[in-house]
Amino acid sequence: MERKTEKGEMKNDTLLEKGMEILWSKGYNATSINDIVEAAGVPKGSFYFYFKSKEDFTVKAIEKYFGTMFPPALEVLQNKSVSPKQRILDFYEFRSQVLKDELNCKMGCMACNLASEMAEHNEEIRKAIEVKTQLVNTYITEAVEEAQEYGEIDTTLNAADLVAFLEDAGKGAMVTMKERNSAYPIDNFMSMVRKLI
Amino acid sequence: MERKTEKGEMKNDTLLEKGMEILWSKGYNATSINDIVEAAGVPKGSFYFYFKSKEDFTVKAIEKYFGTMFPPALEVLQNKSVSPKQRILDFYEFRSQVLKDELNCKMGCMACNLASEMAEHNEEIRKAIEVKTQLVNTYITEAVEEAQEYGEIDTTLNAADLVAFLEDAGKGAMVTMKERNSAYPIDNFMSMVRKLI
DNA sequence: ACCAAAAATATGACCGGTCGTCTAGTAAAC
DNA sequence: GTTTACTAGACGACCGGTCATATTTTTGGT
Repeated sequence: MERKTEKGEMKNDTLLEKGMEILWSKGYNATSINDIVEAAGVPKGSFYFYFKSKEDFTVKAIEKYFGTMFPPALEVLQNKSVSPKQRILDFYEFRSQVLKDELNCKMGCMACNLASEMAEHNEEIRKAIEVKTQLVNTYITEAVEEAQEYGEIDTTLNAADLVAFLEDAGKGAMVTMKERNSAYPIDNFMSMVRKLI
Repeated sequence: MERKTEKGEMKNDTLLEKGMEILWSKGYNATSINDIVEAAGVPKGSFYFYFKSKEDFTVKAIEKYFGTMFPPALEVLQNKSVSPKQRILDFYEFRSQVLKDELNCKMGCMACNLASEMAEHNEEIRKAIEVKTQLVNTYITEAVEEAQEYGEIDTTLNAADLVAFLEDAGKGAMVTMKERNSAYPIDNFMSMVRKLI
């Protein structure tokens, strides 16, 4: 891919960007190659010049998703001018705001959507998601461990287990948000997180 | 449907039963009508005699899912020979065991899978799921309220909010179970529930 | 009880369309 | 001119759904 022209690089990026939005909204099986190329304004035949397959595209879209969506939240999580516990709360608040304000309580999390739909049917996609979410959990766990050292969070709770639980709760809240077509599950999640940690 | 023959009733049931398993495993868009009729051993044209459309089938499968999967758990939840808090714990334990032992940590929850995949794209399916999960949450909330009256559960926590949070956490744990191909998220959920209530 | 006709139930071939992928051909770069 | 990059449209498979026809069940008469 490093030998592509500048024009090709742009097409590749546009396909990924526009295609990722559709994949995020509709899921894997309801997203056709035609949907993607139409959204990107790229000829259909070109798709296979840039990506080996629909699966290859999806794996790359997952990488792009985490590369785009997570760094701003990570900045909040690693803002050392704030206490560790507050950083964690700010982190979840930040993500809640994105869900509510930027995504209008729709779409949820692309990785969760794809995991739910595809994890048992496509190993490459499952692995691509697992690698990234494990990494996210590691970052959050570090912050929780710091908060425990500061005495801000109960040390009888294993940090990694607590984070896994909270991340699962966040995932579930996003599914319910779609099911209820409501921000309540997200707000309820935030409210509970404040009470629990 | 009340005018069907006995043979027809059996075919209808077989389509629903076998089709529900496939829908549960593969999701809506990856399940074709042909998948369903093949699994049920019913001719394809007959499918449309029994169901108006793929969507109609899915709505009925959702009803069957809750009608089949929930009553046994509800029995556990409403077992008055046990204290309310213990009933709730037994209830979640029961559902965890089903996930791990009967479903081998696969498939998760059909309703969650479908909600994640379809809620934003098909209103009939979304509503069918919402009605049922609201009902489930109501039952659990009643048990939590009883436990609060017995002083078993902290009354500063709103029962419905607590239940919504726990149910979301369970949903997320099932997604992560599929993503990790592991029972850890389910076990972690149970462990956290015991600590939180 | 039996039978023919009517009504109800069931079905298989077909429909028009979409799907992911491929490749001969064209365009762009060097 | 040669090499590399890109693409239009064809391919075979599959999709949800239709409906004329086939089959089964019910009804009513004897």
